[in-house]
Amino acid sequence: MTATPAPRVTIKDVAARAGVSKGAVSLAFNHKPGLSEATRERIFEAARELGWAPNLTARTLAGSRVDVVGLAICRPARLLGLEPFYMEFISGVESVLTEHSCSLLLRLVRTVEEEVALQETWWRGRQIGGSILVDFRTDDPRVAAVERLGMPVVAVGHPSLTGALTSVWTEDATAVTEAVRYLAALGHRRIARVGGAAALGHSSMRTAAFDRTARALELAGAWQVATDYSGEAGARATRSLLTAAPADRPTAIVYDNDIMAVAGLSVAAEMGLGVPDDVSLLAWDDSQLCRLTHPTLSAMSHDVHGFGVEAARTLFGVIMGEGPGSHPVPTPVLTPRGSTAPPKV
Amino acid sequence: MTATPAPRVTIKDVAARAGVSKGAVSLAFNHKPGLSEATRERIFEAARELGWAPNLTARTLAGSRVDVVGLAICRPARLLGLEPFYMEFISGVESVLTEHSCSLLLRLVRTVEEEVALQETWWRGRQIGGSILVDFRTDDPRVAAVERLGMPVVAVGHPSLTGALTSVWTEDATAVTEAVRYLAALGHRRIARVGGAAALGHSSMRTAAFDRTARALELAGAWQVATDYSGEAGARATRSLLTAAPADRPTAIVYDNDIMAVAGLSVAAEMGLGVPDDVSLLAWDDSQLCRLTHPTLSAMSHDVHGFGVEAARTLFGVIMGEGPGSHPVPTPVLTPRGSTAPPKV
DNA sequence: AACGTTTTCTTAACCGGTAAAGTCTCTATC
DNA sequence: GATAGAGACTTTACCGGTTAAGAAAACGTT
Repeated sequence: MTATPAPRVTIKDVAARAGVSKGAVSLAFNHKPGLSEATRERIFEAARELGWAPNLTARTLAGSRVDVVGLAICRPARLLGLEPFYMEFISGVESVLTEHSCSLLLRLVRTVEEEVALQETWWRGRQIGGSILVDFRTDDPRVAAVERLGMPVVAVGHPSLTGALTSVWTEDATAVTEAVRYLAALGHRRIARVGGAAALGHSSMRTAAFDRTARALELAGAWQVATDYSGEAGARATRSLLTAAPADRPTAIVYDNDIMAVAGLSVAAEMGLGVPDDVSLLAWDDSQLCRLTHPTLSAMSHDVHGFGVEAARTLFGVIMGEGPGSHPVPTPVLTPRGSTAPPKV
Repeated sequence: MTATPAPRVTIKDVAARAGVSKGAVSLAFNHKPGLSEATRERIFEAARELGWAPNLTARTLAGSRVDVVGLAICRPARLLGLEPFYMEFISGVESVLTEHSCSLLLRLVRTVEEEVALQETWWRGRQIGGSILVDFRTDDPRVAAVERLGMPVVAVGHPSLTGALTSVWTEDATAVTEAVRYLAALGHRRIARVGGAAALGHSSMRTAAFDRTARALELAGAWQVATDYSGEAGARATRSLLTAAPADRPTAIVYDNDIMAVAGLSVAAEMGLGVPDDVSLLAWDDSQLCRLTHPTLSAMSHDVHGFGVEAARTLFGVIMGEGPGSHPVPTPVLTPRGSTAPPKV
């Protein structure tokens, strides 16, 4: 990619027009002391006339601030578009960045290793002032890499996964337990969970919590399926869970996001099973989608937008030099709607 | 935001370690001729040992390529998270950028004017090599601004809105006409459209096309409602359309995106109206969502991911110096599913 | 009037690269 | 044996800002 020729106006032109030196223009534009009001005004006037604004690249190189933060997401591009979670999370991040006139550098990567390399390039190249790291896995290589680089980041994930990095996280295990307890309290004894990719740390934590709770409650049946979070995978998982004989199949299913829950809903309908009469469904994340289906979806609800806001705020804190910290955001809360009820039996 | 102190290794260190000059290192890393294989190898070795990678900021300033493209979206952050369209579009863009080791600089803005200022800052500051412009309105100020700057962009919008800019677009008017004709062919005489914001160019083009087609077909009733694309707005619009007496209300509704169609579906259910028996619904964009509802949603279907791919490819073309051009992508095609049928009457 | 302070502005070095022009060595040619 | 040309580097001048150090003018003091 080459730059196209364009008559760029630089600080020198402004200086010439205002009849001062480059340095003076720099002082004016950084609101630093050492200039009279008159010259200051003259400089701004000249800049306005020429339509000049400081070149951020040069400014960055010269060693001042960087007004970009990075976000690399390690999922296939196609799946990403379907996940309401990320877009909502990003919109929360953006709303904070915008306040700081800061932009988001976004990149999809294929592997964690690729992400490590990318973050290093970004940081070394002063492309970013810090990064938001997501989708932690157990023994995530980013923890060590980032510490080695001394790069400011916020880790979106449970502290047990993010090492000494400042983290923003939700208490997933508690939420899973609450979800299962709720279904059990309704009378369900055979409960399934359609989860995310096993490699993801938060997914495996949910898996463990589900197991623990199922044992503690002495459920008669407990299934877990790993998926890629897509609607298709959710549909497939639901179909295979529900094809068992009525006495052997789950009477309640918990999903790890809401797109899979919506898919599960239509699979139930297609199989002639009533929701919540024959099977109860419980979604996760609770985007607007859950209120748009029929029946409406009960869900473990949390404020994903607010999650993004908190992540961005925390990152700014780290960049400003705050020490490492742990920032839990509210645990998803159960929001019962039309898709959960006691089993008919 | 200030940079944290970190011992950065620069080209000078590598040069010293390899026992050559800065220039030689630069030649090696840009794969330019003029170095023996031996030195080249020695330089890479030194770089590897020191963990050095070229500083992109410096490289950019020195006047070579810029491996970032910009995308500013002018919608409230909260609404954005709910729109499957953008995330899917972005994922298409990303998939092309990734091939070129290029990142996306994303920013939400409040107004077009703010976007003009931002694009100018980005471009002047060499932050980006080009931009993808979306959400064109009539007499969009970006057209003139971008031409003045001589900045490479691809305009996602109908050529009638994007002036002389290279554009990537879908023939919305044709699609609207097809949608209405299809419903009319099914026997519907009272048809409504729940559209997007009136200020958006493509929305007003759809409005005009709907009007024209309604008149041409001499429909007995034709309504249009402008919304902000949110599910809530779609629900509200649907509710108000369907509260009229059975003989006066629409028997078919076309939506401008699929989230509103899903919302419409649940409003119909809540009002005790059968879909498609009492009212037919037709969605737009056709994300996975349309196949997950019950009944499944008929939709004007297009490949949004592919749309993003084409936009990114075209932008690379412009950056490489291709002249202005117009790149239509396939017109959305009607995909009948379970939500449309002849009116019961 | 001489002198120390401020205030205001200029100079010049630097950030970390790129690239055009220059230097030096080695080989081929007549 | 002088000359030219190619190959392998080095030098040096930017890119467009920031910033520490320096200089000139304005001011208050004694």
